[in-house]
Amino acid sequence: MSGKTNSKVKLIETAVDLVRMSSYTDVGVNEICEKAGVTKGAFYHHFKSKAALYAEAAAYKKENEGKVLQSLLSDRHDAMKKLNNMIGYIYYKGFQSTETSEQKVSGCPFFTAGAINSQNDELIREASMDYVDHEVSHWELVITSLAEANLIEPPQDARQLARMIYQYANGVLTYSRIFDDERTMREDLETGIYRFLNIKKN
Amino acid sequence: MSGKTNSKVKLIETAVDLVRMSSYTDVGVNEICEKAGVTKGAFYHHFKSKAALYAEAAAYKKENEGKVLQSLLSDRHDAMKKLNNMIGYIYYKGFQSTETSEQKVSGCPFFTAGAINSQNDELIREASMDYVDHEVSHWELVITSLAEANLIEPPQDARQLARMIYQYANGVLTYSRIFDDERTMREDLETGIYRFLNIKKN
DNA sequence: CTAGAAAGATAACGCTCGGTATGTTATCAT
DNA sequence: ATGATAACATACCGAGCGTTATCTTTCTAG
Repeated sequence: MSGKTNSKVKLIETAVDLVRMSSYTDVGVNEICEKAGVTKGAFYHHFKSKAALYAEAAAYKKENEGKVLQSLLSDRHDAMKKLNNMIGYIYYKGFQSTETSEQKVSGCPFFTAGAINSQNDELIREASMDYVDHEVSHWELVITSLAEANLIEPPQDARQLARMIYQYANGVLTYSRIFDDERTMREDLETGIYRFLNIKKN
Repeated sequence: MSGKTNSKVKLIETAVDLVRMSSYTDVGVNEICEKAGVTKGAFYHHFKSKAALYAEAAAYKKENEGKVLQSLLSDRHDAMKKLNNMIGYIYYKGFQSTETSEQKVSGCPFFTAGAINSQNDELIREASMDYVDHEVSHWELVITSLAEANLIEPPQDARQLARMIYQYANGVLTYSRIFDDERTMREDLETGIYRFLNIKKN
């Protein structure tokens, strides 16, 4: 609970925060080190490159967020609660205040950075794909729950539907980021997903 | 039809192509000039900065694509044809082969770059917002056409529905770019939009 | 034909970037 | 205690960035 926090973790979390608010290319190694209170020597001791940090960060966040989602989507909750937890979690992630910035709308750093850099760096692309796949799987779980509870028409292709909702959610985040509009984000996110699933709001 | 083509236009079109395939930050002024066959002196004669080029490019493309869309969405076509033209146009733009790159999935450069850079450069943010608004308006037109033809339930808020579909489409493009998967893009794009609008395919 | 401006070319500038080389300090098994 | 290794610190590098200054060419109005 003290300064004993591994500086590697500190670097990862700082980097993710910064990239979330800005972008992979616009956030430099120097900046990450400064904000993390760590020197460059330490950085390159832990990571062989900036891209390597990104890849490790994706895996790290996948793991961590996976635990949170596992609880949010556990069978303690009914299907409807799972859906709303998922939506709430996206909203929470997309409109998070961080240590390094005031509250602004921000997209998923791995989705965004993956798209930007996928043409250049295969390491980044793979890390992003892995992260994204994981997120889609969570949506798939929500969808099958809803279908089992007869709240939605049983989908022909649950994976595709999950993917489409994930795509939509990220589209909303990106849009809201451009317009810096948290209200649109909140409304469109929920309304759109409900519409996609064809559920009435209670 | 000869080399008389304004080099300003050449710069804009080259820049848009490059940014489409890569990203705003990753495409440099040098690269743009080289690929356009124009020197840096000419570049900075026409544009006071890279961001200014971007802004002019957004306005230029908005104008040009506006003309194309005006024809694709004219009342010569019935509502269903308008919808399919719109979807086809997105697909065409998102999977375009350019002079500077082999055929790959690419998102809308203004949507993408706007999100990336909106926190830094107000000029870019405004240009992106303007471009995006214009695109949403086209979707709004399609939606009202569909509603008038009784092909969809009359929406409470046509603008919101248009915005959501636009958000979805860009989410699909971004996703398909990461996975470099043209097939997913084509399928999810059409399937998702039809699902969103709640229309049966024919 | 000429003056002036628009258009283009060339070279350089200051700065920041990701990355490295080489140092010093802490940790820990033997 | 000691040797080895992990952890961190400092200083620096070459390359590329966006931008500017300065010069030459091309065009065009009068």
